[in-house]
Amino acid sequence: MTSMRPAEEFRYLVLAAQREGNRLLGQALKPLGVTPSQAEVIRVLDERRRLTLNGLGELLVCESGNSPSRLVDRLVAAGLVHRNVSAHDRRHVELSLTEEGARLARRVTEVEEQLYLWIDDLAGGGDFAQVNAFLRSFVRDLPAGRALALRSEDLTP
Amino acid sequence: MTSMRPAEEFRYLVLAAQREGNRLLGQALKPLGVTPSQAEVIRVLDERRRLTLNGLGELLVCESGNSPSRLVDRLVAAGLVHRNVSAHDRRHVELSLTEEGARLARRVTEVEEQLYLWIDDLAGGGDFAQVNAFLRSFVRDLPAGRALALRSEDLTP
DNA sequence: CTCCAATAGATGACACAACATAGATGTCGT
DNA sequence: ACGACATCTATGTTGTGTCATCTATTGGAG
Repeated sequence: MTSMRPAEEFRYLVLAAQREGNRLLGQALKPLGVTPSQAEVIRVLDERRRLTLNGLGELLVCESGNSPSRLVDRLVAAGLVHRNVSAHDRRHVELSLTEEGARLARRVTEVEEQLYLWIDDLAGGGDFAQVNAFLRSFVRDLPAGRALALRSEDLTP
Repeated sequence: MTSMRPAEEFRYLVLAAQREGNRLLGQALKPLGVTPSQAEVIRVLDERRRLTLNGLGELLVCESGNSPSRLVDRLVAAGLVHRNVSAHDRRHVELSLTEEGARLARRVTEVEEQLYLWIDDLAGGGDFAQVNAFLRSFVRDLPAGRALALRSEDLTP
């Protein structure tokens, strides 16, 4: 017998799904030595070859509001990302993957593929279209939603 | 033009919705001086009058896997929660709200009510039933999902 | 009764996540 | 050229969130 109103259950279901999904992804990524947030940076940098710190921040769903400088710090320290001050505008920092970072990006992609297969499996025949549309309406006008919208756009317009 | 597969978009939508929802709730709770996680503890303790630390942990969607001792620490320090070692089993810690904690619980409920009205509004006429069922299938067998299931149960069986 | 595995909780370590602020650098109006 | 202003990044602070480990305590097998 449930005593929760739908909106409340929805709120906690989103929280629970995010927590558990992140936990599982974190464990799957552990052998690669990166966290889920770090993996997101690596994947974004693998798609767009070069980005400023700010440009990266606009594409990250994690750290949507903040500048991801400390997140990138650890990737630079791990030898996965190059960080160079821009020659044109010395306020900008240009980021790109190192060789090792690019190699790791491929392994991250494989781990993500397993995650997506698991999600597809749990979804059964269920329809993502309606659920995704519902969720999209919540984040459309918020930073993380805009980041996701930018990510979804085709890279070769 | 979207180039993301549905499972991937779903993953990021859940992340984005959780982040932004938590951010908004955090801002709404700021005048009360508590964080979203702390508010969840206060609400749970307000419903079940007494709980051990472990019993509380089983009901929290945040901190689903861990013992919430440090989370409770701050509430004790803030004078919102009583913490007593159980007489029967000195391994157990019994928790309950202080007067001030109970007073705050009512204000937290009001803030949550605003959040749920906002969620209902964004949902439009949309149907929570299908979305919640979809999300429930993801967390059913995981700690956070079980916590939520316990929370949803009627308190007077 | 005694040892031993199980349980409850505390704590250390590390990495976010959100907010605030500071400092360096570029831009633009005048 | 100069100064107000905006932009980009770095950093300080607080509070999670996760994993691992440690201690105290209890209940049960023998």
